[in-house]
Amino acid sequence: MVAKYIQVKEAIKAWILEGRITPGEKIGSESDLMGQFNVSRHTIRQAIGELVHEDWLYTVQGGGTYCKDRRKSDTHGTMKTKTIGVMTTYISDYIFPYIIRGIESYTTENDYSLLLTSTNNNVDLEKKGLQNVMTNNIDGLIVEPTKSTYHNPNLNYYLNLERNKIPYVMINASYSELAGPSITLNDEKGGFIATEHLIKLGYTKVLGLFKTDDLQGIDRMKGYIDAHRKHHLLPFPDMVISFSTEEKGEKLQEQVRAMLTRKKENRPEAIVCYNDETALSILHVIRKLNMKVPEDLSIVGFDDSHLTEASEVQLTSVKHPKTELGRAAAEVLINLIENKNPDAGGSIVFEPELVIRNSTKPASS
Amino acid sequence: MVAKYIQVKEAIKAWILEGRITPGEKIGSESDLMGQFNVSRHTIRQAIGELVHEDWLYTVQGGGTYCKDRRKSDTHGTMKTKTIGVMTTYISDYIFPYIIRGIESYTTENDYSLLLTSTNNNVDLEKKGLQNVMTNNIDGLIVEPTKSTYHNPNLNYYLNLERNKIPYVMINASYSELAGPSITLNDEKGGFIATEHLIKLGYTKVLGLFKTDDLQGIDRMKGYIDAHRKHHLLPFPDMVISFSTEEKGEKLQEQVRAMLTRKKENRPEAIVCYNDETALSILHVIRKLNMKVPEDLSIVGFDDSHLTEASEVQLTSVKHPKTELGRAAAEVLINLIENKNPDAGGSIVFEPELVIRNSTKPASS
DNA sequence: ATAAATTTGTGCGTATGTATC
DNA sequence: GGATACATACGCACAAATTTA
Repeated sequence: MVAKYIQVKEAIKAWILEGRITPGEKIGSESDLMGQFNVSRHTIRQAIGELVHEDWLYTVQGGGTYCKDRRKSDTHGTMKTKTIGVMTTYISDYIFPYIIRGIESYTTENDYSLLLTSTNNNVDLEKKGLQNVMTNNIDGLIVEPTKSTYHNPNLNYYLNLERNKIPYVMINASYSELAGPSITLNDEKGGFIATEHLIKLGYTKVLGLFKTDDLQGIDRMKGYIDAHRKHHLLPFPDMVISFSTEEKGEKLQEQVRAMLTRKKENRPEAIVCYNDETALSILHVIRKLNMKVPEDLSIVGFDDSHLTEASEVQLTSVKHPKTELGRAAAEVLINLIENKNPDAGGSIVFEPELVIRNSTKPASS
Repeated sequence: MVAKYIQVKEAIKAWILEGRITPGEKIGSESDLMGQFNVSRHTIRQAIGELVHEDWLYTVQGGGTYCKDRRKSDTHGTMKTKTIGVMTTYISDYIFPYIIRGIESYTTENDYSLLLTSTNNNVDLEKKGLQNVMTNNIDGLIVEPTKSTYHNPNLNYYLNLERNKIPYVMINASYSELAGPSITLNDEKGGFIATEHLIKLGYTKVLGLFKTDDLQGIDRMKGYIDAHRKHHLLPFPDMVISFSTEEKGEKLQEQVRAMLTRKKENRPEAIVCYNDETALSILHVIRKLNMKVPEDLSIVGFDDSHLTEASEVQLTSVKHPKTELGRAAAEVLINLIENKNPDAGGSIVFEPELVIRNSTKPASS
């Protein structure tokens, strides 16, 4: 004698296998089924309960019971680990603790834990990190693209995430080849308002320093050029220096030192920096040359990090939403994981603001 | 309102994680559990049913319900996951990014990744975090004890880690009941040098503010008292305020405000703070009272965090090895995991240093 | 070795809460 | 707001397997 709930279970499973019920279609309500099989509600629930566990059905309270598309769910990898991976260029430096705080605030509220790895903006380390998070059975991934300007040799890993139905979101930048949502700052506008601020203060020779192996730097540079165009200025020759992560130290400092020791008519009067870290590094050069900020030179940073206040002169900087951005990324990702709002998976672009401190002053005409 | 069967389920899961029930051992019968939890049989069965599905238990009709050995059933069994858990009170605040940076630097060099959770210095969240890391099959755990002054209700979880041969190290403080190695700062000496600095500057009425739900605070307070004793001073009455994590905000500020508005002969001339965060909070009070640091009041912080430079007046503070400490903890733990140096598993105590900035000056006698 | 007691499995009835439509 | 549908929870009865006296 086979148990009644087993009979019910097999019958419903048969409906699905025969195609009488297709994925997404609603099966009858519990009371319907009670009538059809002439059993109690308890028995129906027991059958449905097991079918839900075995991934044939899913239920929506108040809604109904539906047939699940089993092809979508990998038979082995379906168990939720309640862990999301976070792979950023850095973890504990600069603005990253703030971004991670934002991620953390939302994930802990929702009982997820974080698996952290960093890439140091190096694609080999990114590969290692991707292998790591993928073997660790995570539910989703928040990733800051590494060297986003160039072709990424790890694209296959991301495509494999898609094949395995592991959702991911990108922050700060995105690989154009990938379809996942991204949570970013409008860097082009940021570069624009930083540059326009200096132009409006009366400067015409504005030096731009941009790290161009990340899209952020490319976009900020675009904004820098746009601001010049809008105000009918052409950037002076040599007035844009682009550098890579590997060159951001002494090499950049040397180039800037060379420009600042030119004779006055060729010397920059103001500098737009890729970020606050760059600005601080340049402030060291300026100090060694016995020049003063903002008296001899106005300078604008980017990201509004804690560095703006760590230096002697407080940096005018473009605000980066850091914590807010991290939280938004976590929110979008968890929505994707739990499939609550299918349309909540869109990209978000934050708008930048300029925070004026005392590293900039009007040009002394 | 959490469903009863969920509560029962979590309680039974906790038994297993705490080691109160070991693999193969029988749990109480359904009627036993009905009595223990004071719920109906249906509810017990619902809880057990899910735990069976999730592979925590198995049942034998007529026999009973038993705890399953999850290691064997897991395909990755005893295989190293190359993941270590990190459970600190906070993740992205204050000095923790620096500690985590240190941990991270060593772990990534050795191809480990980090599973992060935070406890907010709350034992319930600590329990959740412990359950989390234990179900995630980690190779080892770095933990900052929560509320280390008090008896810890989660001791069983740590003991179960030992039973399962999962090594762990404690940082910043340690539970005296546990045998694992700890990587700490000599907080007593730190409190001593901070206080002695003020005494040597000529102050006799030195207020001490210490958070005493963590051992760090207790030890720092000990150092504060020792410094007085060594210089044949008695701490003035009321000159030590101890507070808990929950009281660190307005309540503490109110108490200090009351002391600072006393008449001059009873008013403190200098303050030793539990940490820089406390110092900053007190600086707000001082500013509102229109008093000046260090002219009217000298103040010493603790941890030498970035906050020392964020405030208007740069804080004299006791140096905390942050990054170095994190790295050392990771090193000890990985040594334990890989069993390279059986004798490398010892505790480490870092010695503090005083960093003198301009929040302290000699007493104007 | 057998019967009784215990323990899990199946099944029904009922009531109330809560989300969806 | 009301109807519908799933979620939680209590109670009872009997069956089947195991343990124990």
